[in-house]
Amino acid sequence: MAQSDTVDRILDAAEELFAERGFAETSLRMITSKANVNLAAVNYHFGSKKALIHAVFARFLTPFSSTLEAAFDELEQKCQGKPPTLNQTLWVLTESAIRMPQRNEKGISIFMRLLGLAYTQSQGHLRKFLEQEYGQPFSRFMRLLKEATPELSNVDRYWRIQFMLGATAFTMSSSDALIDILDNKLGVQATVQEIAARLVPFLAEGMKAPDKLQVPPTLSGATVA
Amino acid sequence: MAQSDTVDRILDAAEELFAERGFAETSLRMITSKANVNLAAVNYHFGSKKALIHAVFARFLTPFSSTLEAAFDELEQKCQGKPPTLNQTLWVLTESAIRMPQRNEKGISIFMRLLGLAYTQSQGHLRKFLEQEYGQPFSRFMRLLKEATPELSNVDRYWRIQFMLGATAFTMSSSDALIDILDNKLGVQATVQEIAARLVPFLAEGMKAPDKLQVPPTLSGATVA
DNA sequence: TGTACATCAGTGAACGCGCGTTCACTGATGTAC
DNA sequence: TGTACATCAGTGAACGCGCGTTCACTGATGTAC
Repeated sequence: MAQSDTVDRILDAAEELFAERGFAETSLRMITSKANVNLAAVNYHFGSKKALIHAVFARFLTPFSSTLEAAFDELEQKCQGKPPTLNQTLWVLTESAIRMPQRNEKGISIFMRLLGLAYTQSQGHLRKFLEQEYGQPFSRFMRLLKEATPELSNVDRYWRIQFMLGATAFTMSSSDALIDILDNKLGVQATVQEIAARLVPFLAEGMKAPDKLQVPPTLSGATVA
Repeated sequence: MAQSDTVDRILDAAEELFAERGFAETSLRMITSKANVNLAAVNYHFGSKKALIHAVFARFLTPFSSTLEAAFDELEQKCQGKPPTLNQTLWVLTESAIRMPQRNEKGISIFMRLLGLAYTQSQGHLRKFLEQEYGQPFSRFMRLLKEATPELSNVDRYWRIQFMLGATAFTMSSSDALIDILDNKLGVQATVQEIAARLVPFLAEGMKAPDKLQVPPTLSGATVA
């Protein structure tokens, strides 16, 4: 074995197990035995389990955020001062994610699932780490969304962005399972790329929905029917 | 203390802690000390931690599924044979959730967060339990969705339902945090009811999006740009 | 070229800790005769 | 009415287990002189 692929083997195993089972439910013993590595090696190379989690995210988020910044640069340049449309912005994000160099065929779905977990499993330290390291491209995406939807109030936009994030993170993080279910139920094969292609129009339409709330009488009136 | 409110105190504490922290991250010791109850009481009354989780879900899902079935009955009766519209179906679900009798002001958001966790934190035993106990109203909801969107292909409908579930589960499961963030950033107070009122139009519009895929050249063409 | 030392990746075994669960037990209440 | 027994909610302490982490150690490689 080449000198110190131990670090990579640990990261590979951890990435896959975290994506499958979450952080708290994945023990260092599972990781090190999957990686064929000594238990103490994780603490030797990374210092702690928390630091390992950060390293797993950094390995794929650092190149991704470079790719994304470049894609945003290109988009803004192409638009020559005019703000990019909502569809353009969403597509740039989607394509950047899909085109990331993959370690294997499960790459995208692991990537998405980890992002979903980061969002969902409330590990305070992870949220802080991600905000600090990758807050910049995230803010830029938010700014583009804002410029693309000037007709929305800040509050409307805020909630709709949450809805978009939810639909994306959830669907993509279970994409493997959902593709299997679709195959079993309807006999149709699908790819992650195709899911993304269906997701974008759904999100864009939802985002553009009339901002007047259609509250039915029972909700706007008295609390008891 | 009246005879055996122990069971309810355990359920109250467990419900709140599970909603806050998830299942694996909540220990029986946390639950019993919050409930001011002996550690062994959980196993005495429920048998195991898994069974306690089931009991927490059953306590709010059983009345909810009755309410929902009744609301669907009423809706179908009102429509006299014609299938209810998408908006009607979504509103009936939303209202049934919002109108559930609440133990306290945090009731709805705990309820939503637990549902989100059930969907997200892959506890195999819980999924099986929920499918078995509450599969019927879920199937009925799916049938109504199908009848309300006859123009969609089965595959389109399948994916869009996943997108809706994702947006709902994610947003509602983090509703407390999102409400706090909104208050900090924009100084706007929001309620779970209001989130629901914003979510329904978003979902309905996304669901009705044109089913023609708008695939950009870079995705439909060669895999490398 | 040879020797002494330093560095570094990796190891095996143990550490203390918090976990879910178990078990023998208590004390109050109900029931049979 | 009194006594013996059964039932039941609840308890305190301990169980074994898997966890993340630590530590003294090894053996290979590099460096200084």
